[in-house]
Amino acid sequence: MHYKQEGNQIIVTGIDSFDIGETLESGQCFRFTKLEENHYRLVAHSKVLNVLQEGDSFTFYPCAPDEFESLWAHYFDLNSDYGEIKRVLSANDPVMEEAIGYASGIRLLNQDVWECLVSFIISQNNHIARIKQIIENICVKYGEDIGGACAFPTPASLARTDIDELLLCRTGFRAKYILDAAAKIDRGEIDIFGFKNAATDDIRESLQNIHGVGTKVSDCVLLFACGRRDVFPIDVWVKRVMTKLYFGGEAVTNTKIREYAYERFSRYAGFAQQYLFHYGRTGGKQG
DNA sequence: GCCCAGGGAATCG
DNA sequence: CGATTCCATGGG
Repeated sequence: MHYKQEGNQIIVTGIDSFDIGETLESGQCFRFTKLEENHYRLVAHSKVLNVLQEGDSFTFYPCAPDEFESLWAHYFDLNSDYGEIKRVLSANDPVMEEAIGYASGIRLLNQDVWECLVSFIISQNNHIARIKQIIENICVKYGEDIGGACAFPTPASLARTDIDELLLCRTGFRAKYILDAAAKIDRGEIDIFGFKNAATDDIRESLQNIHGVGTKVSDCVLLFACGRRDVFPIDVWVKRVMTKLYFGGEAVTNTKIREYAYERFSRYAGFAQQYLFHYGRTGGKQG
């Protein structure tokens, strides 16, 4: 990877296995808009960023070199070797080879823990289009104005509100879950900043002390915001595609799927999950 | 109008 | 551990 500065832009070349559309639209994050083909605007870590992809050239703007180095390169996981990851996962596995071939430019993001947690609390029993809308409602109502967009609100700002106000954002039955998460983090009962150096099982146990956070939501936070790429979240789509493509269509429990995935995909299970999720949900293979 | 969605809690076996 | 039911909401 190589990059240069041009005014308020950073031009990046020499990244393989990166597609901005596939990465943002693979269901791992929700605060982005498609401006045109291969051209997106996103909000993350209290900053607005535009990304334009032209061939193997990526323009990040507005963006300074230090910000690219310290924030966005890590956010988009640009320093990981996806060629190696895809080689290992594809070896002797035609199913995974097909899923990877469907969207070989997916990168697993490194998101903010708190935003990721609230986003996937909202995701439960919900559609992606509505998840995006509800999150946007919350940002507009409670988030700081960062110029052209609103930042994701802090735990303190959501801990301060009451359930009737939050329900106006159309969160439905998830409102009480969001408030419990905000309260426990704001009071320091759950130390999300300590997650960086904590054991995966300790993070999982800590998160599941929140009312409304179970296996799936905690696994998504571990994978998308704590960099635990060996974690394999199982939702309805992953269950569907795994059942069909790896279990011959016979009924199988999440416990069995998880055991199988950890055995087969090992330390790259999280990457495998994302390729399979996106392939299953949008690749027309969900029968 | 009906179905279902990147689930989880409560309850029962 | 596994199966069932309920939860708010609205896009398709």
